[in-house]
Amino acid sequence: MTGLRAKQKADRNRRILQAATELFREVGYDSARIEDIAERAEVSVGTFYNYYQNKGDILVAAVSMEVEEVLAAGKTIVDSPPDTVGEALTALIGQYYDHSLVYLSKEMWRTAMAISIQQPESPFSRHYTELDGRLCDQVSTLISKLQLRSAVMPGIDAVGAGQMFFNNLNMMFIEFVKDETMTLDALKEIVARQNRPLATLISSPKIQ
Amino acid sequence: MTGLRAKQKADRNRRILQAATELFREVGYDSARIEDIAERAEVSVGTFYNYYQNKGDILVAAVSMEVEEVLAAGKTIVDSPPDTVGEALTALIGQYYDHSLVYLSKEMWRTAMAISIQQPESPFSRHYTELDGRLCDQVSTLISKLQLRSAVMPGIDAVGAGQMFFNNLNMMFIEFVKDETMTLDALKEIVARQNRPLATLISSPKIQ
DNA sequence: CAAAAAGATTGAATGAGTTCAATTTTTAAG
DNA sequence: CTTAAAAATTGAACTCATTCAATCTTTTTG
Repeated sequence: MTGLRAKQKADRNRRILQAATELFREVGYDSARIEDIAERAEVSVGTFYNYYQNKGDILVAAVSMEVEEVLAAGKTIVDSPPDTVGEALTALIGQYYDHSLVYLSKEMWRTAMAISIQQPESPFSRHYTELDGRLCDQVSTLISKLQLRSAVMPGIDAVGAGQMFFNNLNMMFIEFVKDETMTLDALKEIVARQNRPLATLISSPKIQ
Repeated sequence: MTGLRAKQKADRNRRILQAATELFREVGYDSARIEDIAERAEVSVGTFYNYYQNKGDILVAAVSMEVEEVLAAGKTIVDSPPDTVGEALTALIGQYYDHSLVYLSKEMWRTAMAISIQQPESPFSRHYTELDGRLCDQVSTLISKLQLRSAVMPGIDAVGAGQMFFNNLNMMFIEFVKDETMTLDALKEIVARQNRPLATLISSPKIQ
């Protein structure tokens, strides 16, 4: 009556996700075999596939957890942002980027992004895409908020501008994970330069 | 002495690339087996791997040919662009987008992009990335040119702005190929809206 | 509590990409 | 022209991701 079955299910799901995340970190995505993940999680290979549609799904699940944290961290900045567009963007984007490598390697990001592009209809890819949309909304919300405070000129399409900032930071993050030699600081510097024209131009003169 | 070996090699390479491109278009990337590609190209499976490191490489090779064409088409617009930033961007981006589905399916794009992210060090992925860089340069060049003509205000970082336009159109193209229901027109409309704030603000007042 | 139904697990079998030692073909040397 | 060296080709064997029919466990019904 306690739902033994449901309990077992949740527990197995947790064990599989943890085993996979550990193995991906330890040996990399490609070298981690389903057989090994299943063994560490103390289930059979067949059971693994009962919980996740394929190998990629479980990686995207791990990445999704990470993005959830990034979203929560970003919320604190959007809730009480710095006064100027430049500072606010630097703070939010820095928050995103700094958080990105805490739990995941560049290789894990690359694989997750590749999967979300290649199999956009799989459940976890949908979830990943949805999280991306929420990140984008967060940036747009930041710009809209600054507009309400008169830090952004009236008449500007805050949502359109926000989407552009997001697409830019997202695209550059892809470049970042593609290049093993690129540092977080280099990434931030490039994005800051790219953002500057738009950030400056939409700012209200007195606040510039 | 005529280099029989070199000739045979070039011929086999051409046959393999053509066989693969045909098969990808006919049955899709996943359903095209290396065995089938090799058979159509009249070589063995082993020989296929002598010419391409893996299945993805040959798709990226096909896509790269396509991007070369897009670059050439874009050049005609950059060489003599429309007068305003808005019109010039619309023309160039329209050129890019319209060309994208002539030879390749959304599925082929998705797979190629996924590979170029996941295995950035493979020879053809490097090439694809380099082509992306040239597309980005093309957009930046367009903005710089308009600045020389005084259609863009002096003092604006034309390269930074150009990179932002490019990253935005590229990111939205990814969204486009991820969504089978999205049309080219819808894509263009969204990107136009996103570009508008920056495009308007960097334009010289008299030309707006 | 017994038995049937529903839900999960299992691991051997399948299939496709990839490798590599043996073989064949081309080129260079004598 | 012969022969050794270099370069390419070949396909059977290998590795994994994935599937599915048989089996086991939990829940529900009577």
